Amino acid sequence: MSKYYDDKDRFLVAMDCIIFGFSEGELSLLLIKRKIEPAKGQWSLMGGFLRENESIDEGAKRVLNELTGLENVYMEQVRTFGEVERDPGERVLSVAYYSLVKIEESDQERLVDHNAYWIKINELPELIFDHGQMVELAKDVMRQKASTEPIGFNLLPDLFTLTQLQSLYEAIYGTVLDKRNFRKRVAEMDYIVKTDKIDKTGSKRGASLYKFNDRIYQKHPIFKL
Amino acid sequence: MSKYYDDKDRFLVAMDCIIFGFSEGELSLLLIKRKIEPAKGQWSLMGGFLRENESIDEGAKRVLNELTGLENVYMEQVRTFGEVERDPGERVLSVAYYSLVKIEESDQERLVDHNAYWIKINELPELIFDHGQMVELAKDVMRQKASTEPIGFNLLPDLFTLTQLQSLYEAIYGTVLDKRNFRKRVAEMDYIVKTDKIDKTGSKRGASLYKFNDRIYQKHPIFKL
DNA sequence: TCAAAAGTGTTAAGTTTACACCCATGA
DNA sequence: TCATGGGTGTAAACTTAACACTTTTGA
Repeated sequence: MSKYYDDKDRFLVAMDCIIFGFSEGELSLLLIKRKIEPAKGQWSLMGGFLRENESIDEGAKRVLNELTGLENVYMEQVRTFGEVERDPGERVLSVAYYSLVKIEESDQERLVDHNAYWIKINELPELIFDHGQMVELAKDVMRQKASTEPIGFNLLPDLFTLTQLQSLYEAIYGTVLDKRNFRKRVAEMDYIVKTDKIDKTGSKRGASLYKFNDRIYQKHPIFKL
Repeated sequence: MSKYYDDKDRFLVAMDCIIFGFSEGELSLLLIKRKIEPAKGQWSLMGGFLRENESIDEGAKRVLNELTGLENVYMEQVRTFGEVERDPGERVLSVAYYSLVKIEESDQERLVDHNAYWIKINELPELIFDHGQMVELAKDVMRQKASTEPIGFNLLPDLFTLTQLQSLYEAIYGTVLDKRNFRKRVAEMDYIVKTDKIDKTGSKRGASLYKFNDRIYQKHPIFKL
C-alpha cells in the first residue's frame, strides 16, 4: 500500500465542531457534557475521529450529523490545532469546523443521547483541552465571514422578519445597530425578498416576512451588513 | 501508550509551505522542481511530514528552515487539505502554511540543493496535487491579513523607502495606489518611523529610509493600508 | 385606549478618491 | 541641463452615522 512514505509517523486526526445556533436574540453553541473518558463530566465540543474513507470535510459533516441529524448544513473549516500535548490522553490533531444550524431543526433525541445542550455564547462554561481557543477563533472567523457573505441566513428560519435579521447581526457583532440604517442597507439587497406573509408572533401589528433568494444573490454576489 | 483511541485510523500529515518573497516590484513564491518521486520533474510547494515530537507549527517552521535556513519567519496556517485522493501515492493530509521572507536572506546553497526557485506570482507553473489551490487560498488569506495587520514589513528590508512600501502593497493587492493618498495614510501611522538614512540606490535625489517600530505599534495596534 | 413592535427620510460628519506640480541630484 | 524618482495639499464625491415620530392592532 505505502509506496513512498513508509518511515513516517502517523497521527490520530479528529474533527471538532463549533455549532452555532440563534434563538431569543442570542447566539448559542451546542456543547456536550462528556459521559465518557477522557475528561468525563467536563464540557467539550462535539468531535469524532477521521476515517480512512472520508475527506476531513466529509468527516466533519458526519460528526455534525451524528449529533444533530442534520444534513446540508453550512460548515467551514477554522483551522487545525496541532500542539503535541493538546489532548493529554494521547497525541491527536484536531481540525476545527464551525457550522450554522437552525436550532429547531436539530433532532432532540440525538441531543439527549449525546448529553448535548445549547449554551448561550455569553455564558459558556470552561471547555476541555484547547476547545475554548477553538471557539474564540471560530467566532472571529464566523463574524468576519458573516459580514461579507450571506451565511447568517443559515441561522434563521426560511422566512424571517427584519427585526429578527437585525437582532441576529447584533448578536454576531456584539453591537447595537440603527434600525433605519440597517433597513436601508437591506433594502439595497434585492436578494432579500419581501413575501406577502406576515408574522404575528412577534407583535400585535405583525411584521412582513422576508426570504433570502440565493439565485438572485448569485447574479450580484455583493453583501455587506 | 494509547489508552482510549486504539481502534481509530491514523494518518500521514504533511506541512506544505507557500513562501512569499518580494523583489523588483513583484511577489514571488519559492517553488521546488521535484527531484524525487512522486511527481518527479514537476513543480511543487516545499513540504515535509509531521513528526511525533513536534507541533504542526513547529513542523512547518522546520520545513521552512530546511529549505531556506531562516529562523523567526512570519508564518500563518492557511488550512488543512484533506481530500482522500489528494496525493495519488497514498493518503496524506496536508496543513498549508504561508510565510513571508526576505528573499536576500535565504540560504542560496540550500535552495540549490532542493532545486528551488523564486517564481513570480503572475508566472506560476502548474503545481502538483492540490498545491495550486493552496496557493490561491494562501494569497487570499495573506492579502486579507496584510490589509489589516502590519505583516508586509516581513517582505521588506528593515530599512525601506516609501516607494518600496507602496510598490509592495500594489503587488499584494494587484492594484495601482495613489502616491499622495498612500503617503498620507503612512504618515498617520506613527510606528512607521522615518530614519535619518537616505537610500541613493533607487534615485539620484535619494529617498528617506523608514523602519517599522513594533513597540510603538503594540501601543495602538491599528493598521490599514 | 394604550402598550408594543413595525415602519419610514433627512442631515451632518467622516472617509475616500482624484488630481499636478516643484525638488534635488547625478549623469 | 535634463531626466529621474522624491516629495507635497486641496476639493469633490461618496459613505456612514445620528436621529424621532407615526402606524397598527390585540389585550
